[in-house]
Amino acid sequence: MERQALHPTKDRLLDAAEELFSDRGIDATSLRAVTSAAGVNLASVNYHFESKDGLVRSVFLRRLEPLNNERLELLDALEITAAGTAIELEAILDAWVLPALRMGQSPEGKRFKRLLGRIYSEPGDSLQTLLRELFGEILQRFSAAIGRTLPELSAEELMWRVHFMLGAMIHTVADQPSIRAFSGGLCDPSDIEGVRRRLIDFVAAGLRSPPAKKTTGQSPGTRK
Amino acid sequence: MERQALHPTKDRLLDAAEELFSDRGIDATSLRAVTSAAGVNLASVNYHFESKDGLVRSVFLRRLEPLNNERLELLDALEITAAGTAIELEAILDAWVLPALRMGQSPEGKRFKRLLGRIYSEPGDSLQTLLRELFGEILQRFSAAIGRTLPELSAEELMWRVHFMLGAMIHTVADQPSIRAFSGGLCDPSDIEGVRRRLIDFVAAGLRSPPAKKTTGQSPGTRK
DNA sequence: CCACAATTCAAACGAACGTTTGAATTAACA
DNA sequence: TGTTAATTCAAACGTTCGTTTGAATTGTGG
Repeated sequence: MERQALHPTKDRLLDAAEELFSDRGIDATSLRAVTSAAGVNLASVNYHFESKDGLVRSVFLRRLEPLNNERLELLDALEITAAGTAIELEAILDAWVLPALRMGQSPEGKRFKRLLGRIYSEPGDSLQTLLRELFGEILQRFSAAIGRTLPELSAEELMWRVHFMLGAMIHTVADQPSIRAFSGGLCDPSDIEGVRRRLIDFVAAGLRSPPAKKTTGQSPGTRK
Repeated sequence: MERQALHPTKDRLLDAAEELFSDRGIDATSLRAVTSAAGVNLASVNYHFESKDGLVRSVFLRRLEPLNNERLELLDALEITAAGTAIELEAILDAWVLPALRMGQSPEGKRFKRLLGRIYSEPGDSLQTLLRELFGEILQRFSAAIGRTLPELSAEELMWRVHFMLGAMIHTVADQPSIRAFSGGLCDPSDIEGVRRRLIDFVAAGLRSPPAKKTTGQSPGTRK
C-alpha cells in the first residue's frame, strides 16, 4: 500500500517546499509556510515525511535521482558506442551538463536549480550526508572517464581539475540571475545551446591545459 | 568616541560569530550561542551591532574589505608597471586569487573562507545587497582588465567566461574539505603554491579557449 | 453496510528565537 | 572626587518554531 504513483498531498508538499526553499532558503522556511502554500494541514509533513529533514531530503531526491540516472545513462551509451576506442572529452562533459540544463527548461526545474546550488554550501549534516550518497559514485565514474581522455595527467592533477570544473558547473547551473545582472542583460542563461557550448568549451580547455606549467613572469609575488 | 582600534567585546563577538557561522551556518547559529562562546552578555549584540543582521554584515565586512582592497592594489600595481603595454593574463588572475589564498593560511582565515563560499548562495536580502556592494565595482575592474588581454572575445563571451572563472574560484576558495575527501587525501588544499598554479592555469586556459567553436561529433543529442 | 486502516484536522506542547528594558557597573573627564 | 556617558548585565517580552496528540474524516475490502 505504501506509495502510489502520485499521492496528492505528498506531491503538493514537495512542490510547495521546493518553491519556498528556493526563494527563502531552507532554514528560513517554516513548515507552516509550506503547508499553507500547499493547502494542506500542518501535521501532514510529519505524517508523510517524519520530520522537516525528511521533507528536505525528499525534495532533493525527487529531482536528483532521475537527473543523475540520466547522466549515467548518457555516459553508459558513450562508453558502449566507443567500445574501447577513445571518447571525446566534450561528449563526457555534455553527458554531465546537458541533463541539468534540460531540467532548467521547465519552470519547476528552474526553481530547483536555484536550490541545488545551495546544497553544496549548506552546512547541515543531513544534507551533506545526502550529497555524498547522491554524488559520490557518479563523480568517481565521470572523473575516471575524463581521466581516460587525459592520460598525461597525474591522478592528483586530474582531481584538482575536476574540482575546478565542478565549481564552474555548479555556479553556472545554480546561479541564473547573477550572470544576467552582472552582464547587464547581455548574457542569456535561458539559451541552453549557448550555455552548453560555452561552458563545455571553457571547461574542456581548462582540463586539457598542459600540466605542470610554472607560473610565468609578472607575478605579484610577496608584497608589503 | 565611536570605535577605537579594537573594542574587546566587539572583536570577541565577531570572532565567535565567524567561527560558529562557519561551522553551523548563519541561520542555524543563535545569538545566545555566539554570546556565550564569546563570553559576553546576550544584549551586547544588539548594543554593538543593532541586530543579528548587523552582526552578520560586520563579520563579512571585516575580512572582505581588506581582501578586496589588496586585490585592487595588486591590480593597480600591475597596470602601473605595464604602463600601456600588455599585462599577462596570469598576473591578473594572480592578483585576484593570491590574497584569498593567503588569507586562508591563518586559522581565522580558514574558517572565514568556509563562510565566504556560502554567501553566494544564501538567499537573504541583506547578504545579497552586501555582496553587490562589496563585489560590484571590483568585478567590473577585473573583468575589464581580463578583457583587455583577450581582445578577440566579444563582451558577451567575456562575461560568460568570467562567470565560469568565478565558479571555479569560489568553489576552490570555499570548499577546502570537499576536495580532500573527494581525492582520497591525494590533493592538499593547504599547498598554496600548488593550488595557485593549478587554479590559474586551469582558468587561464578556459579564458583563452578559441571562441565560437561548435560542439563536435559524438554529442548525446536528444534522447528518449 | 460494516469494520478497519489510512489520512486529515484543530489544537496544543515545550523550546528556542531575536529583541527590549531598566537597573547596575565601569570608564572618562572635570 | 563628583558627574556623566558608555557599557554590561539579568530578566523578561512576545513570537515563531518543529513536533505531538487524539479525535474526526475519508477511503477500502469483506
